Amino acid sequence: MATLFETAYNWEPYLNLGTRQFVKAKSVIYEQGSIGDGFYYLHKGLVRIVTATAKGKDRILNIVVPGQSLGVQIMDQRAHFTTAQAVKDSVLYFFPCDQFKELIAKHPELRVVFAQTVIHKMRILLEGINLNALTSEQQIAVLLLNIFDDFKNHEVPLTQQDLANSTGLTRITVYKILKQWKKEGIIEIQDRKFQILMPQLLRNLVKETTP
Amino acid sequence: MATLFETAYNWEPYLNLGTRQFVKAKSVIYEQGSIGDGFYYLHKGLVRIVTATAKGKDRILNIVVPGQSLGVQIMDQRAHFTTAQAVKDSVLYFFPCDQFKELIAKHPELRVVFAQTVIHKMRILLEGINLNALTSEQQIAVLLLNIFDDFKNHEVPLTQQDLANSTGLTRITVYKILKQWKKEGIIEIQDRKFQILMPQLLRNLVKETTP
DNA sequence: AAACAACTGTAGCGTAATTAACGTATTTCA
DNA sequence: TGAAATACGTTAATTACGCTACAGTTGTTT
Repeated sequence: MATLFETAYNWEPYLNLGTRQFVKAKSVIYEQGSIGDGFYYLHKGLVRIVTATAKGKDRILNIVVPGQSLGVQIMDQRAHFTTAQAVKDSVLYFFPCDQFKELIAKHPELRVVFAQTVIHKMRILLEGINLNALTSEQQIAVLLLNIFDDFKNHEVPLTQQDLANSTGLTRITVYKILKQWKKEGIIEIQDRKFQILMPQLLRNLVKETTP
Repeated sequence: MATLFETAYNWEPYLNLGTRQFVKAKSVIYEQGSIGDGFYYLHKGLVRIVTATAKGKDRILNIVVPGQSLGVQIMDQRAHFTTAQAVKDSVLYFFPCDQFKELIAKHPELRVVFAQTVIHKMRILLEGINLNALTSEQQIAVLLLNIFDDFKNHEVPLTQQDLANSTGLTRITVYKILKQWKKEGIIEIQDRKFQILMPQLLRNLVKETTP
């Protein structure tokens, strides 16, 4: 996936209409294949959206940061096609489907917010597809750039394996690219946390279109 | 993309509320980057949804068959992130955004239909992502199987290049796989049209999960 | 009917990326 | 606090796939 992270849509005024839930790090919020009966809004914490590809390998589609919602696709009353997993201890607000209908009746402006949310998810998925047209180096570059755009002050708990799972590459490939970049001084790694020293170089990597 | 084709959702009762449009084969219905002011329902014909990846290469995301809608993502009032291109002469119904709001006010059940439509598009995109986890052979297999599921009686105007553009593979790779399958008697090609003789073999190709 | 464009058939080569394998460091948790 | 589980570093071997190139076919345009 590409834009791992999305901009928030304004759900805050309606939070009191949902039910608050606390989940522990690593626990599953909803699982691919299960039929849920509502969607969630992430208030605090961090949630990872993954999908099981054929071959069992998980693929990270999206990292949800506070202010965003997850599981909206359940509104069509079919099984979830992704799994949501808390990365940190998180606080969520849950909105059941049927209750949401009433909500919309009372607050028609929510319809727009909801539509935007869903469509934004579509954009994220599409970027995930477009990512595959790039070289592996470019894929990681796009990924890192997006991460640092969205996580400015947050801590980013992405391992090499996570980067691999976000792109469909192998950990070894990710490692090699990172190593190279470290040598070139583009990035810095300390305590297994990334820092981009020269983002412009990464951007150049991506921009170099058809020569 | 994977499920090139989606199931129809019931827009028919509302067609008289849109404006009918006729478009010629190969003409563009809406273009990536442009800002439209409504979405379309395909009544007759065939439409191809493509996206321009970095590097200009087009990628086919979806083939829209009659009974389905396209361009729904414009409802968030931002630029289209795909291009829709008529494959055959087609008949569409156009629903402008603002008018659609009134529509929904009058026919609240449309909200559900609309949500289902959008979420279905999400599923298609996700399948496109999942496709990348497979070998090239498996990708083509999935693709062909989907095509023949959805186009039972329709004519399928997919060239080798189209298959390549649907998966991100090169035409040469597609050709090699097809050649191999022809040799094995799995498929038959006549007049540049496909026929799957032994779909089960294709399904096996895909099913062979983690050994 | 000629000219042009788009699609298919085929080969060979190079390489980027996957797989396999293994040791070290660092968290996690019982 | 010690064992187990994860994550990282590194190398070497294998291969799938892309790229290039060109010739033959079918389809479209004028």
